[in-house]
Amino acid sequence: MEGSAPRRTRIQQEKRELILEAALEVFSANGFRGSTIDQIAEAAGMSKPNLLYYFRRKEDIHETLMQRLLDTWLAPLRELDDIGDPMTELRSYIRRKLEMARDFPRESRLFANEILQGAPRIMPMLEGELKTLVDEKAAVIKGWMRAGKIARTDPWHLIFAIWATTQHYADFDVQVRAVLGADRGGDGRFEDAARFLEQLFLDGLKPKG
Amino acid sequence: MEGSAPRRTRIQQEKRELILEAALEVFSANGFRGSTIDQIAEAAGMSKPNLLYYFRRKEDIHETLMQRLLDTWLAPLRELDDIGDPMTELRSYIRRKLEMARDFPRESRLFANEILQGAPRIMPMLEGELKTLVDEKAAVIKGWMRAGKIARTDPWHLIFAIWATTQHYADFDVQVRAVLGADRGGDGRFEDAARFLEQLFLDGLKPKG
DNA sequence: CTAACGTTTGTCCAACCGGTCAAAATTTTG
DNA sequence: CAAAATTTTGACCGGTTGGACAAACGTTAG
Repeated sequence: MEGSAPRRTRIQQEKRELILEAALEVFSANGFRGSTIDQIAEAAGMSKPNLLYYFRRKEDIHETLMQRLLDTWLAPLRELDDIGDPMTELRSYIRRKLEMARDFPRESRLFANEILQGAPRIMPMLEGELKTLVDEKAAVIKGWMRAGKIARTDPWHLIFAIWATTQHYADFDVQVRAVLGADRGGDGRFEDAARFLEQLFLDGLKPKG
Repeated sequence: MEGSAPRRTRIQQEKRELILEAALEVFSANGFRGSTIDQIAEAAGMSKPNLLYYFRRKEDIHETLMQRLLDTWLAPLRELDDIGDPMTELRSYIRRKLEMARDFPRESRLFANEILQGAPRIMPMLEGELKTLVDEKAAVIKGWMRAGKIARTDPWHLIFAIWATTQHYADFDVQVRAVLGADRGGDGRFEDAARFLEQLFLDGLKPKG
């Protein structure tokens, strides 16, 4: 665990934010090893040694970024609640995840990059915190199934499918836009996606008489 | 376009294959910039200058790999056929894609890496060959919908959803295994996934009376 | 055998990269 | 203001990387 939180001046707080913002841009576009400190420093409008004054190692930036990411990234799933109508809960979960793909594509790509490379830096978190959370929510979904509120299926793979389909619009954005073309690949694509996903998941999950 | 295909000796053919196999392993695990020629050479069991005798630049290896990949990668979609029962066609498309995620995860990750970085080397192909193919198949699916064989929905986003959900099991494999845990994360996970995806897509697409 | 051709390797290089350091510039504090 | 603390920078360093190259080695055809 960490010691007491380091005391920070106003400038330190501001500059650290600036660096993290720049690093998110660079890391999400080039991956960890594909990014250089110089790139991040330039994107943050400062010199390399200056940047290294705020973060002593390249890895520290990545680590800080990743820690922050995970909290916000799993927030939608955390909100999936036992109380409330199952269909409504699932619909808003899907919608929230898709909104995150639309509004925070860099965060999504940063995460995808990390997982693609074998999740070397967040493996413990995947097997710990994440697994616990998913198991917990899978139990909630199982409860809904037992109660006949939604069709029976595998809750874990259902969650994977929601992750995959929504994050696809952030991670594979260039491909999506290329395939849809100029006319359909514009801003409306997220609304089309929302409509499609809602139909796919909710019709597919509707209880059978 | 390329000039006439270069004449190659038996050794050249064998060694080039060896290098491409090694490069697939390394590139898919570390990305292009994260991989070094030395790593690839070592994985191929030869010295770096020797490797550079067969491929003059690191990029040439990646390019060759990518060209080959795309052909096999799109084969399942190409097979999606107008003749034959729509539900059966879609079911076997989904199954084939999932089998590719299981049997060729490295290829999937190589592709994902490329797209994540903005597809700098295959953009023309996405906007050309790929878009044409998808538009063509989307038309086929639209035909099925008009004929009342499957429920009406957006064919392009349907294809995206199939890509996303199946490739997820290759690209996010570590996460899937971490979340499923030791017991359910074994070899059986692909069968569970197949069963789930079939239910998700085919029930969701079943025509409504 | 030997000349020609194909293959392999050791050595080298320039560019790049992560990170250090001391000194200079700036801001904060008394 | 002046001292102290913080912030910024230029110069530098050791290690790595992509790639060049010539010399050595192996193979094959005449």
